[in-house]
Amino acid sequence: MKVRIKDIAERAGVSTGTVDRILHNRGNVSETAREAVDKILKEVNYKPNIHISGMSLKRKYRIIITTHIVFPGEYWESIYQGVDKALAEYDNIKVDLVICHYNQYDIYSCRNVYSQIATMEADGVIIGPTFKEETIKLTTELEKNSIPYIFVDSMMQGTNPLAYFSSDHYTCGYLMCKLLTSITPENSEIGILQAERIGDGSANTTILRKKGVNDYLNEKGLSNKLHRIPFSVLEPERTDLLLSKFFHTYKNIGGIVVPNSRGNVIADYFAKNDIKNIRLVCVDITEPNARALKEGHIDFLIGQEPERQGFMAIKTLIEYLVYRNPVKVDNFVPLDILTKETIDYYETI
Amino acid sequence: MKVRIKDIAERAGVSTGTVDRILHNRGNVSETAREAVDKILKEVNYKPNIHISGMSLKRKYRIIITTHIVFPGEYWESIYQGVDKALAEYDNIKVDLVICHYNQYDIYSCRNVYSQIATMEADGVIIGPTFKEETIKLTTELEKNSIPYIFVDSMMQGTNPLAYFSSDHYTCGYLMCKLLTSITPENSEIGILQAERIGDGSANTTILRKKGVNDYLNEKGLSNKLHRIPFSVLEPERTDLLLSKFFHTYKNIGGIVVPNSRGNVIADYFAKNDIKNIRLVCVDITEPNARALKEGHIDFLIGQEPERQGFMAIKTLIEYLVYRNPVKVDNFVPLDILTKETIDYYETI
DNA sequence: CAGTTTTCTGTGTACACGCACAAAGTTACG
DNA sequence: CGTAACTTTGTGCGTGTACACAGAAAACTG
Repeated sequence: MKVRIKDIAERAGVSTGTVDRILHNRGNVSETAREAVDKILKEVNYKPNIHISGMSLKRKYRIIITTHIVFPGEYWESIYQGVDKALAEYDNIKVDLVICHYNQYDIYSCRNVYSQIATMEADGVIIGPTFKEETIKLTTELEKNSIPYIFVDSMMQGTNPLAYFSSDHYTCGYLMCKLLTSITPENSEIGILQAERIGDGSANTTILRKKGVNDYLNEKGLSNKLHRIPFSVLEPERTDLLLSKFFHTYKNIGGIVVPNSRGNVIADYFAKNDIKNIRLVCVDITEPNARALKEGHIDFLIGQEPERQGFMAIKTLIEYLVYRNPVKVDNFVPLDILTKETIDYYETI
Repeated sequence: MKVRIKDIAERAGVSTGTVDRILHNRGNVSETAREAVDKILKEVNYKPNIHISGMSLKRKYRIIITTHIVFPGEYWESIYQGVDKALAEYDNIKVDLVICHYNQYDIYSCRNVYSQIATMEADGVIIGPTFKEETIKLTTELEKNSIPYIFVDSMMQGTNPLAYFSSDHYTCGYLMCKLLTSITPENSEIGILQAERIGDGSANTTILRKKGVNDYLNEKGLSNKLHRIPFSVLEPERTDLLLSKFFHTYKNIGGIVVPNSRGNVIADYFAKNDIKNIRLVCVDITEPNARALKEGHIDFLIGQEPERQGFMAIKTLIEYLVYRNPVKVDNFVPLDILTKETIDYYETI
């Protein structure tokens, strides 16, 4: 049987108004009444009917989400799709979503946006972090105003978020290396695509994945040689040149692992030059990556369910703000292993 | 802006009562009124607030779910978990869930249960099919009474379900074979665990997976020899004997594919006899399979999201019955590829 | 200091929210 | 007058919230 506020009020010998005031602690309640109601509340484990409560809720919640700029088909777009999905699910609750993009290649843009956020009145903030120091500065500011914040994509050490939703990037790299070595001949040389570093100690995720790759080789006592493939994000026209140079230098490459979302760069090169004997393992289901997987240029593609990350971030924040539900801080999202055969059936949430 | 019944009534120049009667087609509506309202409805794409409508809904829905008997930790248990999850999500709608188990090894038990179901009054039926003829007989009976039914786990040809939720078993087999051959030395012999057939042309899923395995080998022009490993579900004490016999007969087995959920049988044998040089690819995240994967005896485990199947079955049925939402008939659930590294982060829905 | 007014705390109540449904009242038309 | 085709009105669902109102304590009176 569903227990209502009315039932609790009856059993405690008070009115529904009093119970409501206790539930939402807005004061004006005597000690005796509070005790009586608390006792019943513990007994019955009351859960409000969230759909109806939303209906009569007048309060508006402002949630800020800040990530770097997002282009269509990119990994980050899915995070926003998850956000939208969650908001649609809670369409009874009035939330005012403020989106603040910064340029991930421009630390000043990030500082700018973050300092603006710090001055805004918000009920909660969702952060897709890039720059370490800037993020820590923002979060300390938020903590000062006791505004809860949640990380997506990756957790930033030295902060105290309400929760974070990210994949285990270290294990991701470890796994990619395992997959690659299991489908390449023993001792074949391995290429690893790494963009030139931009800004400060950013690209946290890539570093962790790289470490996973190395650790796998060491742990298993494998002696495959690892060669870094240089690549410039800002000057894509140089890509072809850099790649040809690489493949001319190293003739015995058996497989390539790409610890960032730009695996399609390699796949495109393979397609153009009709290279078929090099295995390729990549991460992130961007539109070009998915296409390359289907066309057979990528062998394994690792997905990290960005949609679920966005979805859970909003969901957690709302559950916390509106219903004061307890929250689990550490949340690792699944690492999905996709192949040509399975990607068509793949859709998150 | 949320559009309400009241808004529609205003714009159509009728009362809310009329709109209501049209929405729930309970007659007593003139052609002119119907047209006017239908026009507005199309314009605004009206969606009732399902939570609130559920609240004031007085009707009760009876949903029958019939599968074979389920043991804890088994694949099928998850289907029921998904069912529960969906019912919890629609807790405003009064549904009376009737669970009818039959014994999958006893065709008479199935006939018995099915004929009972055919006589019950129900608003919808969810079927986890085993026996072909019996299932077709049941579904024709249901169609006679125009009771919608949904398949989970696998679709049965020759029926007209409202929808089905299943994985693509053929592709599953195809994929398993691809994975296995990609991690075993070229031309190594392959074992395939197949239980002795019980009942009639059952185990539809296994047959399809087997076909996928064969087709992969043929398509890729691979010449790996395939050996059937016999195995009796009903007499597990014979397993050890059968397996020793098999591995003594065939000394060059490089990998094994298990197209049914009993992969743990092989894994246990490997563990007991300290066999490490044979790769193993299995399907279904049962408790013992998951354990074997973590312990390293299974290399790849394919999951078919049973929880989502149960969840979607209930969700679809409710959306169809209560809100008359259009329904997609063919629904393939993702094929999840799991390894030791990823299973800990894996959870469906 | 008794008597009156003001303030302050609790407390209960009424209503709104959007929908389904039912009963009773109102047209228009044959 | 009867009936089809409405409209009007009201109720219930569970919750949040404004508001009125109680009773008591505090602050003023003469």
